[in-house]
Amino acid sequence: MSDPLRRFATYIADHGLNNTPQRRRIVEVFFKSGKHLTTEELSAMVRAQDKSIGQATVYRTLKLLCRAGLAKEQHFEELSARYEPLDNEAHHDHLICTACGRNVEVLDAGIEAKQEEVARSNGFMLTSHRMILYGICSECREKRGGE
Amino acid sequence: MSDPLRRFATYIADHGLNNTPQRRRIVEVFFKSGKHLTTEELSAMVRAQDKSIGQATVYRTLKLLCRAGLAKEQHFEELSARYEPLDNEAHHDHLICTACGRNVEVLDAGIEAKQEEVARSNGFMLTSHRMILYGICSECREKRGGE
DNA sequence: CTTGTTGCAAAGGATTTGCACGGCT
DNA sequence: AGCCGTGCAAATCCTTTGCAACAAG
Repeated sequence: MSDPLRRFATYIADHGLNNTPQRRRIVEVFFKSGKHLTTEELSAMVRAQDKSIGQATVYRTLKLLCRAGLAKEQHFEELSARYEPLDNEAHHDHLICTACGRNVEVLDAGIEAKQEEVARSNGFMLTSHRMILYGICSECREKRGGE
Repeated sequence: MSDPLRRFATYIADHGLNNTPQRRRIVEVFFKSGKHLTTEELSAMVRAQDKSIGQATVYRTLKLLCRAGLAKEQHFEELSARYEPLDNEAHHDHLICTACGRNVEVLDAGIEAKQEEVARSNGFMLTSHRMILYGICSECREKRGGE
C-alpha cells in the first residue's frame, strides 16, 4: 500500500490514462528522491537519465500526481513551487533549517488538537492546515556558533 | 508607535532615502486597506487615485516596506505573493475561509509554546514560523449548508 | 477512428531590471 | 555634480498551452 508506483498505476488505469515510459521514469525518480523538489530540479534528474523527456511532461506529470493524491504542491518562501511525495495518507508539517535548508517532517498531536480548537472558537470548520517552523538545526549551530 | 506612516518616514530618513509622493501614496493606501494585498491589487488601488504611478514603483515600494520591517511577504496557495502590513511587532497566524476567502488573524499561546517544543525536540533553535489554517467560516456554512 | 501523450516552441503571468529623465542635496 | 527615484519597456523566471506527430485501444 505504500508503493507509490503501484498506486500511480492503479490511478492511471482507473482513469483510462496511459502509463507511458516517460511518466514511469518521472514518477520513479520523484519518489526515489523522497525530497521536496521543484519542477526544475526533478526535470534535471530525469533528463540525466533520459535527455528526451521534456520539461512540459514533468510539469504535467507532477500535476497528475497531485490529482492522484500522490503528491502535494507546496509554496515555501520562494518563487517556484515544490512538490512533496505523499507516500501514504499521513499529514505532517515542516521544520526547516534556514542555514542548511534541511527540511524535517514533523507532527504533534497536541498542536493539531489546538488548531482544531482555534478554528472552532472563530466559528470555522477546519478542513486543513499548513505549518512551517523555521530555525537553525543543531549541526549548523555547532558549525557556526557565534558569527 | 503604531503609526506606520511615521515609522516609514523614520526608516526613509535613517537610510538617506527620499520620501517621495509616490511612496507616500502607496504606503498610505497599503496601510489604510489593512488587508493582504497582491502587488496587482495594491497597484490598482493606487492607480485609481493617481494614474501616473507605475507598477514597478509599487513592487519596489513593497520590497522597501519589507526591508523596513513594516510589511511581510506571504505565499499562500497562489501564484502571486501577498503583502501583509505589520503595524506593530506582533506575530500572528492565519485562518482562511476557502469558500469566501476571509482571512482572519489568529494567535494561540498554547500552539506557540508547543511549536517551540517541537523544534527543540528535533534539535532546532526556532527562529520563526508560519501557520495557516484552512476551513469554512460560519457564514459560508449557513449559506450553503449541504451542497 | 478516437482519444491520450509527447516535445517543442510560443504564450502567459508575476516580478525584476536597464535606462533615460527628472528631482533633491 | 551626484545620488536617488521614477515610468516605461524589455527581460527574466516559472508555468501553461497550442500544435503537429505519434502511440494505444
